Amino acid sequence: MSNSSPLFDASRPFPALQTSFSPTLPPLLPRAMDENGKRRRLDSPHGSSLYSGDRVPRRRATDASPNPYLSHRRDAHNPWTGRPYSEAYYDILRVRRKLPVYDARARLMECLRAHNVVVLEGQTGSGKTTQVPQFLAEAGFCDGGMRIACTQPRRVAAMSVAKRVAAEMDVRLGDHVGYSIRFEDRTSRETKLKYLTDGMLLREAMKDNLLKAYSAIVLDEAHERTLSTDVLMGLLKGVLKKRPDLKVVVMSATLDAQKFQDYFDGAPLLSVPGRVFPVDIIYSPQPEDDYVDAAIRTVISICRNEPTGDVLLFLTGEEEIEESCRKIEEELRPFERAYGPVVVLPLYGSLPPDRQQKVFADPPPPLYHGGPPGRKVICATNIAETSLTIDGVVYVVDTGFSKQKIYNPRVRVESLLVQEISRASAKQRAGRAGRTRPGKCFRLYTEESFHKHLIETTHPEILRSNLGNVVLQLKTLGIDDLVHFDFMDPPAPETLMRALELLNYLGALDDEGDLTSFGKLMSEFPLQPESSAALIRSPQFQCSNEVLTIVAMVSSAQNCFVRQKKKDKNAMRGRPPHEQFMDAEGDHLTLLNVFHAYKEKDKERGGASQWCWDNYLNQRALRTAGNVRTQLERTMRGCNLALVSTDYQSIHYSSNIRRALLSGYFMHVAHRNGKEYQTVKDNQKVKLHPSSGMRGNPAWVLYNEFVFTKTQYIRTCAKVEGKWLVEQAPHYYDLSNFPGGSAKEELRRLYRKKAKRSLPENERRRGR
DNA sequence: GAGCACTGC
Repeated sequence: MSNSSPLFDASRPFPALQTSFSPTLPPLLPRAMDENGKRRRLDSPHGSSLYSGDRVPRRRATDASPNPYLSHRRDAHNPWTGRPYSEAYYDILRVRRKLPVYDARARLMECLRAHNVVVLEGQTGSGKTTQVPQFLAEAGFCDGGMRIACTQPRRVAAMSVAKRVAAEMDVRLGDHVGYSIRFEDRTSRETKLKYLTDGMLLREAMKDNLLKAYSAIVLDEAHERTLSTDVLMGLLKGVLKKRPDLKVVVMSATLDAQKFQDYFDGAPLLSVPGRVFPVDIIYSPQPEDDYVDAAIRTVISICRNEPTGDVLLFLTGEEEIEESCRKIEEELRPFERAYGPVVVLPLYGSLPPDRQQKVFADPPPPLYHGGPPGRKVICATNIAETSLTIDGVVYVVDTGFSKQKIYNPRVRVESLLVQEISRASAKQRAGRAGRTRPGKCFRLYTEESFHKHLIETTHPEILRSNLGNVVLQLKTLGIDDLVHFDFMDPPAPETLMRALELLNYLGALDDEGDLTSFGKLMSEFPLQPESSAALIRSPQFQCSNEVLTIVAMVSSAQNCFVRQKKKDKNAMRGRPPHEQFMDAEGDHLTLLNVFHAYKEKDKERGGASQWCWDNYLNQRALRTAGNVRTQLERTMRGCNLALVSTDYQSIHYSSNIRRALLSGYFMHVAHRNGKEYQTVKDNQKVKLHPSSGMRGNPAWVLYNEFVFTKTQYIRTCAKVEGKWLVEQAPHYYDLSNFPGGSAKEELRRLYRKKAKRSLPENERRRGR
């Protein structure tokens, strides 16, 4: 995997921002208040620390600072490596010293001396992500073989920041500074400062419940409130009670800092100035009927009336974005000579990386000498709100909507719905206009609705998700009492009940709610609980190799099938390119066929690129599935689970696989009632997704996913036999606890049949 | 016949 990132170029200095210190600091805390344990941590046995003993400076660190980690002297040696500093080190050091966060260093250490948790607020660009972990390292937190962790919600960030910090410390990436993300561990025994994704630290906590490897943990981007960050925060609160030596820095954008302080029992707050340039906010005078239409009009008006500068438009999804791009381009083309050339670019997650990269290119030059300069118009999803930062944007158009995940515990369905954004989100979007110079943000809603209608902050993910995996993780972490677990925002009791119920049916928790050995095994796998259960049981059905591939394919988010465009369809004369892979008995088997075919081609010289292209397959998705499969296979071996296959020629090949899948997915089954399908127990009316290649309208189908759009669909389906249900999951298909309907009648019949079969031969005869 | 905000292990 490449280390380069559009977000980050290690060869370029960070932009120098405001250098003045924020006046909003709390009064200085009494120094050396606490003599136990914490002192030891701050004192370096080598006396190398700037903050050791009584030499804690009250003034700002200056060039005369004795800190060997920050020496400006040309003859100085790098205390990490013992080697002389490189030229580049001094160049970077000059830039570092101008970062706003640099001035907060002494204050941060003062706070950490008296408190175990400190909240630090400052926007991206203040330098907190790169500097704060270094401050801790310089203060001696790495002594005695201890490490410092800094979490990030995203992999690219963990990677690129580690790369930058290694350059700043003048060490090789992977030596003293490293990162750890899924599929890639760039750390060594020497690593003192470790950047990792929040999910990765959670994984580590499952092995090392008290996180004993770390002396300090920095939670970055805590305001994003990812599932993993929320779980980590709750976990750390507990760990702190048992480890008074542990220090935690919670870093957040300048939103909600109070909430973090309250949650961590009045932790002190440090503020670092952030915002670079002012952004003018312009509201719509009246509510807009059609926000896409209004957005297109606004963009066109900016291009015709406003001075040069790139435009960023926030929409909700691929379809809207492609439509808007087309319309904006059409409308502006006739005016290019008058207003300058415009490049209109889409930006959303499922776009291939090379097309995403285009938003970072320079805007087009004037059409003719002395003509008006060109600009970029970027139509983006929420990806541009957090994940990708595009410099040069001066105008932001905010429709006020985004797609958000919602979980309905009553029907156990997660769905994506277009929703109004929060005020925090609107502020974040507006901020994207002020990164290089003063900007403007056009909000396509009224000022009144901004203040009265929008909620303060987006509901954290933990309130909008199915918590099956979270509960399994917490149980593995040794948390028995989930109801009283200290969540920053406690999920609905019903959501927790659903998760406990799911894990109980799967066999991960016993009836007392305690983790079983099967559940312990399940938690080893980075999969949905249903997939983990199916995978662990698959050796019993002689098909773990196959189920391994299927769960890898299903869990690697991206759809490997590329949709054909209309004109391609005409050229193909009707034969859909994916038909060759289709299995009439189940889409899971289709996925297996695709993967096998891909692997065959991948072995050949020249790889599978052309073949994927010709067959409308997404090579990146298949490669990811391959990586996931490798990781899962390693875990299987580590757990002593057999890797076995049924002969492809055997009549049991397909049924074994489908039975194995059912052993984890028995709660995802629909029954045919006349022409339509109904999910079992919940009795939701669903249709087979049109992409399904399954044929013959079987009475019972297992499905991977319930998709709720205009209609309710079940996607990735496989035929199962009714008798398997009563054989494999009688605890779930228990008629005394089953809502009425056609499925129940059918099950009753199957149970009677099963009972008869199990009677000895002579009794059965007598019974007749 | 129809769809995919965004992450992460």
